[in-house]
Amino acid sequence: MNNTDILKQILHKENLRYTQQRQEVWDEICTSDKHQDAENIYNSLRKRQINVSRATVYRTIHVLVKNNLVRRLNLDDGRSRFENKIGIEHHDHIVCLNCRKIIEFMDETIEKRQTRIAKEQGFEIVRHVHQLFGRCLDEKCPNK
Amino acid sequence: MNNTDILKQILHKENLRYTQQRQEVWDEICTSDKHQDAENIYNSLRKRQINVSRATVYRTIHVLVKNNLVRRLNLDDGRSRFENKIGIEHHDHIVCLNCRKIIEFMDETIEKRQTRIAKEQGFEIVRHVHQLFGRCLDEKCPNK
DNA sequence: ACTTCTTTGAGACTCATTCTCAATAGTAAA
DNA sequence: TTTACTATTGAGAATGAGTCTCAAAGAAGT
Repeated sequence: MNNTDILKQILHKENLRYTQQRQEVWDEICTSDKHQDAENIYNSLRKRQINVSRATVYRTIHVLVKNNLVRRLNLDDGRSRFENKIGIEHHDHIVCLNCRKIIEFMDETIEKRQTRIAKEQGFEIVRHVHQLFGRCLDEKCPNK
Repeated sequence: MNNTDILKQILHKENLRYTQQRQEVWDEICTSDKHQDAENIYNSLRKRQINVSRATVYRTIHVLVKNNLVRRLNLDDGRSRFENKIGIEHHDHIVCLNCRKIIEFMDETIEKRQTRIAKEQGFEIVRHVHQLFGRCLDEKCPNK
């Protein structure tokens, strides 16, 4: 099933109509660089001559997030970032405080442990946030 | 060293003056319920007849956070929460999505693993965020 | 095409947080 | 123990991400 069909399916499930704008927002999140914020998505679409408003970008993102097509990331910098979840393995993020480079990581042991810890405390985890903020050793990074 | 001395020390280091307002904000964070937001802190002080403005609350919190007297928590609900770090062991948080109850946890294995993972990716961790969001089994929780 | 109901866009609005700037208050030196 | 120098404060304006409103435009079934 391609991205268009996936979108049509969830819009149908939610009793929402399939529109040009919704398709374009979803396309932008699927095909562009990862971890874009809403303003970025809006600007990219406008640059490609696509008629869409900020309100529609935000409204569409809500639907996509609610239906697990998109993940919302809060990287403590005041705006949400979004990444496609379709066909992507679960992962968490390492962020460079200097150059804002984002690396993904995933550790089965940590995943299992956090589930067990939550259970011991009488919680059933719905989602989690695990982010490591630090400094990278990248040549291009304005580190030090 | 008591809380007042700790505050005086960091204010001195930062070339800032010791003021009534700064002491009161720090006291409020130290002695009150954990995980208060700025508005809460402001209201608590006003209720105690203490002259302070929102601006000063925010400004003071910045200094405290910068100097590791206070930790800023971002629980994805649009405002920051603050907790005293002095004399408190490091921990992360489990949050109930229904009743917003907050439980602290700490796991040595996870701590070590995340440090190693970051190092393998060429990062030196400065701080991390690890939050588990879910549903608790508390009697009083409006769960289900 | 016609009807019905949803979606859209422009801009007003919200709300946490930050900024501005004139008045106030620490603090060191006299 | 007042002076002089700065830093701090408070009130409210400004900011900025995100949400809401409502009239006009657009899906979708008939």
